[in-house]
Amino acid sequence: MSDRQAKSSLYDAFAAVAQSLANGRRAELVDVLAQGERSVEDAAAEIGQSVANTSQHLRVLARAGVATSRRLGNRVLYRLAGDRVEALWEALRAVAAEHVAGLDRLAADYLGDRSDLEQVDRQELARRLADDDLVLWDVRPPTEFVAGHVPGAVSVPPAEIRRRLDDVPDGTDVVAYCRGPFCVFADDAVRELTARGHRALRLEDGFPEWRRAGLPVAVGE
Amino acid sequence: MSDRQAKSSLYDAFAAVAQSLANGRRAELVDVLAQGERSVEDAAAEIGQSVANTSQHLRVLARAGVATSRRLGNRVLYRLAGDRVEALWEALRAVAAEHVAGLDRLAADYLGDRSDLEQVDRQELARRLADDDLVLWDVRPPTEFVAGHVPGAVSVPPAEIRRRLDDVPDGTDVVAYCRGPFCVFADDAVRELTARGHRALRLEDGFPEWRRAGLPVAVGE
DNA sequence: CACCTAATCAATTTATCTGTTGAATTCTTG
DNA sequence: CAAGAATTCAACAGATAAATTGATTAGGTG
Repeated sequence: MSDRQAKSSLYDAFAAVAQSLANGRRAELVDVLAQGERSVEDAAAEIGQSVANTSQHLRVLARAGVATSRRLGNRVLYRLAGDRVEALWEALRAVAAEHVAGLDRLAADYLGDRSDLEQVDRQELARRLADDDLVLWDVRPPTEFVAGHVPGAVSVPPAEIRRRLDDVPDGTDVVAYCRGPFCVFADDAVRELTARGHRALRLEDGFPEWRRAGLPVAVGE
Repeated sequence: MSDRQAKSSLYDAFAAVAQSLANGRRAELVDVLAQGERSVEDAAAEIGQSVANTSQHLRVLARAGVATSRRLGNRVLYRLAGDRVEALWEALRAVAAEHVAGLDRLAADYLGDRSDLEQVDRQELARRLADDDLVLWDVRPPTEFVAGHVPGAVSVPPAEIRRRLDDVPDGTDVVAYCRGPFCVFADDAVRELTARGHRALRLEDGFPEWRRAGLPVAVGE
């Protein structure tokens, strides 16, 4: 085989990994799988596609090495292949956020105006957690909370935000986090809390980024 | 616009960035541009494609926000849009290297057997450079060396490796680096040096990764 | 073993991507 | 301003990808 051919094949292989992420629905799937294992059916519900279509997309991710699957009884569970995949997904979002013209507009269309949302980064949150002067809300579905959360966080599933507003003592700051920087749950919580007169902040990114940064993680209830 | 539509559009935008990398020739172009600005013609020569085709690929990269272009006299120069793009490219290679079955085989077809090549990582090289007990070869084209190199490195263009073998004093280790982990130049140098009886090592990755890690960089001759 | 559920496969239509060719632009130089 | 070089554009043919539909496989359960 010629050098040129060998080089082409090698770079085609790199490109194949990118290709597996080069579809909006698969990108959503990666974002979902970053939260933990999912069955095909659950994944399909998350991205609002048919099971057949979702299955095909998941197969594509698996074929590219980005996801792996295992059978558990009746179902097949998919997960991301490793931390490097999460890092890749994070890098991809970062490039888009910085260099894609109009991404801020698309994000605003989906997330609403964030200019009035106070944000806090991982380091700052870790520091303030040590001082213990805040309430930390994990605004994700309970299964994801159980699979792993920031120590000290309380689980407030998205649907329960309103019911839990009064649990927060007056004068205490609340930090909310969810799945990642483009997840709406924490935004909703912060808006509701702010409207109720609390000072509320959003963690800049989400739980997967916290975990990947090597910060402490609690598992279970 | 519905929430579902807005979310789709946002993730389609992420996917569009991946799409721009989802072609082997464009992946090669990113690898080349990570070394510095290139004219369309030079870039075409590097990837062995026609100028028209290369121009189109570069336009795709630019449209996706991954590259930018500027006119300089007669020519149009392309460069990567920023460090985050390099980080993305690095993350992509890392995922491929770890999770793509058969990548090692493709790499071996292009690079040859690396099992007998000693490698050294950035930290180790930085430490040993401080001790000043080695010769450091920058095995890239001279323009790339001038644009930036590891302080203390001498420029040994790929075509001159053989001529420079005798410059190395006996008993002194040589470290060679080039464009990145999948670049052949440093491998060639290490093999030639080893055959000549020197102890030679390859830097695990290349100059762009060194620079991106925040390590010191020298510019010019 | 029949029946049910979850997931995958196969086939189809529509849309997009690749590389090629030749023409059109844009800038520099004489 | 004419000529030339570098780049981009436009149009095309062949290949590949996406979502849908319907059939099939694999694993549990009565």
